Amino acid sequence: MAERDRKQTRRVPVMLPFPFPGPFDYRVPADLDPAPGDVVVVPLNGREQVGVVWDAPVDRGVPDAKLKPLAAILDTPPLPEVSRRFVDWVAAYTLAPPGEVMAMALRLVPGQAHAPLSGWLPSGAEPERLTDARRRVLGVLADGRPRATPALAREAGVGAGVVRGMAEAGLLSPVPLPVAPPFAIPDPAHPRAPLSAEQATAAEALEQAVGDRAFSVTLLDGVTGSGKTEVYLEAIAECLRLGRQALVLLPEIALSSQWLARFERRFGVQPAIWHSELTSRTRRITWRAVADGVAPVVVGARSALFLPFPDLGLVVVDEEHETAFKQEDGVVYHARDLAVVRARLSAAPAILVSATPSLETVANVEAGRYRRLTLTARHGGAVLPTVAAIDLRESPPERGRFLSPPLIAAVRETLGRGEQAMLFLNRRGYAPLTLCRHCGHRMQCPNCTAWLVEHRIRRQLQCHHCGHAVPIPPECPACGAAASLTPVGPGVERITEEATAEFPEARRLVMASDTMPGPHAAAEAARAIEAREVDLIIGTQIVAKGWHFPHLTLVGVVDADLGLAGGDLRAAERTVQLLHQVAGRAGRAEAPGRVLLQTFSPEHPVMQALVEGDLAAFMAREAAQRRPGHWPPFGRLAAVIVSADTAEQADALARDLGRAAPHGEGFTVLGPAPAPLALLRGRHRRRLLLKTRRDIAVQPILRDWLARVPVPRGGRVDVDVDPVSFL
DNA sequence: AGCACGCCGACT
DNA sequence: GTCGGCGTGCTC
Repeated sequence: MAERDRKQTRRVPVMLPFPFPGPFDYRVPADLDPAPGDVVVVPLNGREQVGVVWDAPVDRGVPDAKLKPLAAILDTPPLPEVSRRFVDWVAAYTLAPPGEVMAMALRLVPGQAHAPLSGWLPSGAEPERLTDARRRVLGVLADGRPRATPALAREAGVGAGVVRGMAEAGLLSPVPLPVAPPFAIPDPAHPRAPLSAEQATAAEALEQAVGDRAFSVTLLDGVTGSGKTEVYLEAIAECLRLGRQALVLLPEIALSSQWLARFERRFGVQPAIWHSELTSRTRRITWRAVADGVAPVVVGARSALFLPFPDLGLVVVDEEHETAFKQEDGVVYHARDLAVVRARLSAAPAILVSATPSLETVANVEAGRYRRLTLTARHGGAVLPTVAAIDLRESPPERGRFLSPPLIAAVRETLGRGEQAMLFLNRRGYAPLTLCRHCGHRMQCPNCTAWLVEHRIRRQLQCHHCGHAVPIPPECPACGAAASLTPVGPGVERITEEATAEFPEARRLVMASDTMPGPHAAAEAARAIEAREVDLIIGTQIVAKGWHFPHLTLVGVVDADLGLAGGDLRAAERTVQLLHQVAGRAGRAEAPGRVLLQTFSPEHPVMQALVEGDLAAFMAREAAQRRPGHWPPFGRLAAVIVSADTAEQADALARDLGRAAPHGEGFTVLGPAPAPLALLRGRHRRRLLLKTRRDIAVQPILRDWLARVPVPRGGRVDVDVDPVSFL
């Protein structure tokens, strides 16, 4: 008997949204027939949890007696096979627990998201007596179309209580309700503006890639303002004609109002949108629509990669060089790289789009792994802006000021012509450092290795790493001197103050993440600029993001050297990309644009590349520097970040890791060293770096290494495969 | 991730 | 004598 029971025990692996090393097994009761991908409810440690049926069990070891029964299969679209393979891949690559990765695919939908969206149909049960209200309800349902409770009650002219009562009496049975897509279907045949010959050729190549229904990666590379978006929209059109789904990743969906307008111009309607600030209802509907295949196009932030597309036919990563694609907390991943993986799993093309492609992508092109399509001309005959450096040693600003005389003159001249000007400084707040003139004390964050940034408008000193904020003290906290605290260096607020003094008549707009909270503020700012309600734009890096401001003809970079400090592997590359993108906002229509870079080192290769507009040469030089040492993309990196409550604990754990560091051919371990942010959010941090040749995977080495080092309570070891930040 | 079990302080 | 601090161990 017992033996027969054991033979008959059917078990399924269930992936739970927790950091376990793998799925747990459950017993399948006779009345349930789960299939891989099904969203299920299972008992776990005395509670019910939602999980996903994973694939065939590989390794046993859990005795039947320990198995608990599957409680229910939810009426939710299953997590498709490709999504499960994607979760497995991401977990293996990032060394994150697979359950945590799956949680991103599932918990994208918070709350009771997996409760059925259900409606009612007559159960067929014969009531003994039918009240008038109940008769009307059945009358409404006579057309065979199910309705949700509120709609049904409204149409029948009864209260919701009547419907509920009928359900309880067994007169109605619940049926899953098809969700009306909250987005209309984009029309690939919608009339569109003609493409240039160059655009048309590129579009044709991309359409071909989509039509091949095979994995490929194409870099769509073209100067700022060349109309790359319009080109890849044609690839989306082809994808729509094939009936497959398309995903477009943007670095910051909150700033995408102009992108959405371009999409709507091409297809007549807006696409489905996915980002972290959607309401839970919209998320739930969108998640289902994607899973049901009725959302043909989704545009979203990096987390949209984990949506359950059953038939993805195209993935586009716009502004592929953007570091915003790197997710730094929780599961650490790079959305651009995962987009390529996601495309491969669906046998679909990926298109990486940028005017300033990352060295990673360029190297992949040169190695023949990716194709490249290049647009060389600005759209509509606009010309690229001229770029010149202002040598701050020769033309310094007045004492205590940050705008040099040549830049001020250029802005004045531009405004005088009735054109728009922009001042760019990638630093929020008023001043990055506050110093006591009396004793030299510097205002520092108590939780982080960082200065407090003055935000004069809010009368606060803020830490940009942990959110710590204090009112600006009236006297120095160290020596007690009154009115001795002095702001050092500029932020956009200070530049705004200076610009107000210089150009009092100009209508100013500050664009920074803290002055434009949310998509509406950004969309309104873009509208005001396009409508010429603004003369002078002062902004942080968000002004660099793909905006089309046709009346903007002058861009002034207040501190072009800013990103170069620190000796980060990618500092120069990132600076070139950011400044070139900012420069690209100028002169996008008839009037030519002009860009001025304030710098102390005009001879620096970064400034030279920008002035000469020769990014390719710069990237070649950058590649030549990284290749011999096997630095990315010519080798692989993984950062091992140690953190602990005290410096001693952090040092001890880092030392243990250092001593246990693996040795072998083709890889080295660097460190341990204090992290540049040695203290972050009150945690003490140390770093080690594993560097391997490109043909050696970091994961097995890391797995073996970390398994040999016990982590004491209070200590933590985080892994960042392919780090982009070295803080 | 929860949540229970488990040994050491200030209270009705 | 109890209520409760959160340290560590387990969950198929």
